[in-house]
Amino acid sequence: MTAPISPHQQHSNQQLASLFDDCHCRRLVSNELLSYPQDMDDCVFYLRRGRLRVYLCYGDKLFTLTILQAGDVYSTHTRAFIEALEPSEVNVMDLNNFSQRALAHPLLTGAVTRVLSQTLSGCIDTIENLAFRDVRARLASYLLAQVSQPAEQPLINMQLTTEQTAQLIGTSRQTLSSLLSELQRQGLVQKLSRQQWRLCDCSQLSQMAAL
Amino acid sequence: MTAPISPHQQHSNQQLASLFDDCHCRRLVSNELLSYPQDMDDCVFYLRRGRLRVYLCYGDKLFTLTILQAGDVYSTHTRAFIEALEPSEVNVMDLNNFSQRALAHPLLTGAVTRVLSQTLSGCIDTIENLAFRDVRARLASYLLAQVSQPAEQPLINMQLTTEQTAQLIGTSRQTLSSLLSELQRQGLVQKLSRQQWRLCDCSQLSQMAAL
DNA sequence: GGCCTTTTGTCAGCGGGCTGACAGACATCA
DNA sequence: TGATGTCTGTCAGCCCGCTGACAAAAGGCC
Repeated sequence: MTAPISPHQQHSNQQLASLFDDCHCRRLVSNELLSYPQDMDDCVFYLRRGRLRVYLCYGDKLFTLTILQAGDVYSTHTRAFIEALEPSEVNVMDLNNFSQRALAHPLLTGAVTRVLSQTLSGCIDTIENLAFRDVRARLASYLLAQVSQPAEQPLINMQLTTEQTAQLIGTSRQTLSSLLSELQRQGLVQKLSRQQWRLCDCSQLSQMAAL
Repeated sequence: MTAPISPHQQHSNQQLASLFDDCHCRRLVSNELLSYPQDMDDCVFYLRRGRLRVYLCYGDKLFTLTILQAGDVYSTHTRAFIEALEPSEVNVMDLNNFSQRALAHPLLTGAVTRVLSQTLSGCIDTIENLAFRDVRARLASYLLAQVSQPAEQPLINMQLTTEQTAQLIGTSRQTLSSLLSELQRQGLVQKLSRQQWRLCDCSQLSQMAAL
């Protein structure tokens, strides 16, 4: 029932990845755009290395749909910007090209479908979050979703700045900052450094995330 | 740049529809559920007659993703409830079955992809609306999207109750109601009956929708 | 070490939108 | 025709979260 924000996509994408072996590998530096809404040639790509941020823009506001990790497959045909958060490498393939290849390998016909489904599922998570839950709940969700190794008091890596995190959970930098302070005062989390935080009371965080 | 709420899906779905000709036709009465989140068998279906509402639930809150019209093709594998707003008829096909048929007709391989893309696009519209725009802008958008025949002062059919409309644009019944009153006082819209409204100043409504 | 930029914490003020409550309008049916 | 249930309009009260402003802290770079 929990709907973690931007769950890292399950990658049973091993087979998919092989499809990209022989195609153009593009390198991106930090903050470089891979694609933008007006960009009309739809592509499917495989993120070989680095981290990409997929976001919507509206005036001077920005909302991040998801953060892609190495190993993820995604398509550019959503009405979003895709930007490198750090130096990255992607294998890009034109959508038509991709479809034809997939036809040749019938087992892979479902590949595009799978990517789309994952994306869709992520979007619905996002809608649930925005429509039903307040910032506090979304933050708790996010913190719990960052846990990579389960533990009594797990450590997490905050790889984004406060501003970027705010854009991901749909709030302002200030609100997020004061909320994090509050959580520290309550002893639910502990800041070890800018990047490293400890979650001191996961059960209470879960409860906070639940509603 | 406008992102109308729940745009009625373009149906170049004529070919698609023919795929469903020979399969089970299910009749639904008003308020009957076609599927719900726990329902595990994924289906693709064609709405032959009637109107369906696709919505998310969370506690006692409800958010409508889209309203399906006769002629639309959709799939149940989203984490949503699908309910008949009025007596309806759907042709339902198991997803595996559907995929196999699509394989046999290579031209239709993209059918599932297209449906998923449309759905995804609608979800992103919704996210934009929730993340960036206030209730006033969403309402203006919605009103403009209801116009079927362009005119200086077009008439629109509000086929939903205030409550249902509120759930569609993501607000409360009360807020929507008072907002509609305000628009009337400003002379932007005119209520002819519960169902029929006239949009008196589309350009100003567009402006209101823009930001 | 010192300078400059980016990031973070904090506060006051305000407003959008939710809630609960109630009355009026409308529909349906006996 | 009246009785009952549903839908709609409206108001007061409240709180979440946004904005703008400023200071403190942390990082880069020479």
